[in-house]
Amino acid sequence: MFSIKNNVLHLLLIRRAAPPFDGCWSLPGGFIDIEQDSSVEAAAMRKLQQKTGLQPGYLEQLEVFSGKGRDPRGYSVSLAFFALVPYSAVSSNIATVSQASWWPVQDIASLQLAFDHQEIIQRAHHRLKQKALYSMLPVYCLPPAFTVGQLKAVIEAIIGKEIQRKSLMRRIEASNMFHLTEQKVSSGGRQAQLYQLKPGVDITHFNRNLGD
Amino acid sequence: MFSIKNNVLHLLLIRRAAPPFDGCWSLPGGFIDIEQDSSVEAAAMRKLQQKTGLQPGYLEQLEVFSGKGRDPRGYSVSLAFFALVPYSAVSSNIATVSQASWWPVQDIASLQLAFDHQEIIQRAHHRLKQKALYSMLPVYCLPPAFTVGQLKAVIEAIIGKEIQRKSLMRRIEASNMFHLTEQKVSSGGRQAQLYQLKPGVDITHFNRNLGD
DNA sequence: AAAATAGTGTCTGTGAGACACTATATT
DNA sequence: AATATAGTGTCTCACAGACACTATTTT
Repeated sequence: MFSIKNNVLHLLLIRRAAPPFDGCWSLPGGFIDIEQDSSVEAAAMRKLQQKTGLQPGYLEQLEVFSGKGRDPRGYSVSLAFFALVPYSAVSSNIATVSQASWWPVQDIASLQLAFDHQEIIQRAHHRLKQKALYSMLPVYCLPPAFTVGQLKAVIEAIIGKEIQRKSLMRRIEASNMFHLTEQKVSSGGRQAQLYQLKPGVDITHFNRNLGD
Repeated sequence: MFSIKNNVLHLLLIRRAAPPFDGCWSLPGGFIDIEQDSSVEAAAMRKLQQKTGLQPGYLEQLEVFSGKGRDPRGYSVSLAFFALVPYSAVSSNIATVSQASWWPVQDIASLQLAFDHQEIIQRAHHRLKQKALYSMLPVYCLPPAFTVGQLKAVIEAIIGKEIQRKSLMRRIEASNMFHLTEQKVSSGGRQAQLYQLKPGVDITHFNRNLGD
């Protein structure tokens, strides 16, 4: 589960409370319960709710990781997901769940994580980067109403590179995904227009990438 | 498993020989055997070899399909793959496997397929189309040495739209993935230059799509 | 010679990057 | 007034589309 905190891309890790890898940081996860999970997505949502106390606005299958080398207990098959959530939705909920915390994605590489979670995170980050280049997916890291400046900051945090405000405005216009609200918001200078997602729209995919 | 036959995109289906869906056409598949499959990819390759007699040059995880509605026997979790293979590699092998045959992708929608394979195929086709727009992936549908005309035909078959030969030549040049062979080949007009993949190169991804 | 396919030259169109410029807020 | 952030105008650049043109082969 990714989010943006202080204009830095963060990932939610939880500390394991049982062997194997007791005490290590790891991705939130668990097993499918065929009684209550109507699909693997439902299982992922249930586990996230249970382990982190929150439901992401976006959830997508990443990839299956499998084999006998990844869990000391033996052969395993795990389906990894990646999720996006606005950090504003987080603050209260997360406090109630002990041993869960947000880490800057850049700092994770030097941690000792459980299983092959280091590799899973790399893959997830890579996919998120790609999608940020050609789609509006990063809006799911923002609250329902947001400014162009916020969206720009989120995209830059994800792709690790500056983009032109102008390019982003062109895309916002062309995508037709958003409408202006009457509100404006202050941030130390001229007030910024608040946008929000039109209800029921799909995430636009562009046919060129940003940041060539 | 996709391939190109007579400049038309085809998919390999096999006829089921046991319930459920006895006699229906279906995707080749099977169960993981943790004794012999070191990973889910290995399992996919083994099942393809066993059910169709051939090994694709490209194999990629598509998506997990899950739930209790998709198999009358109860809850199931299936990982679908998509694969590309040159049709030239096929002709001999496939004859040895009864009840496997290539279908034009366009004709499949009207068939009665087993399980949710109709939906899986739609998703696979969609992903293949997208990748054909921004990458050189379609080369895996061609033999080791091929002409620009052949590659153009493959891409057009996949995306269902004509592209400019000029655009493709620009990409071939820019990708630096191929080298010319000394051979040329006849096809009813001026002889065409044969290209082949440089050994060990990665599939280039472009930052614009074809067919805007 | 005619037809077919291969390949090039070059113009247009689209949208990203760059960046100066205007607009409006806070201090 | 100075500064900070929001937003626009407009030029350049890269690359896809279009399409006429040349090149080389078969019939």
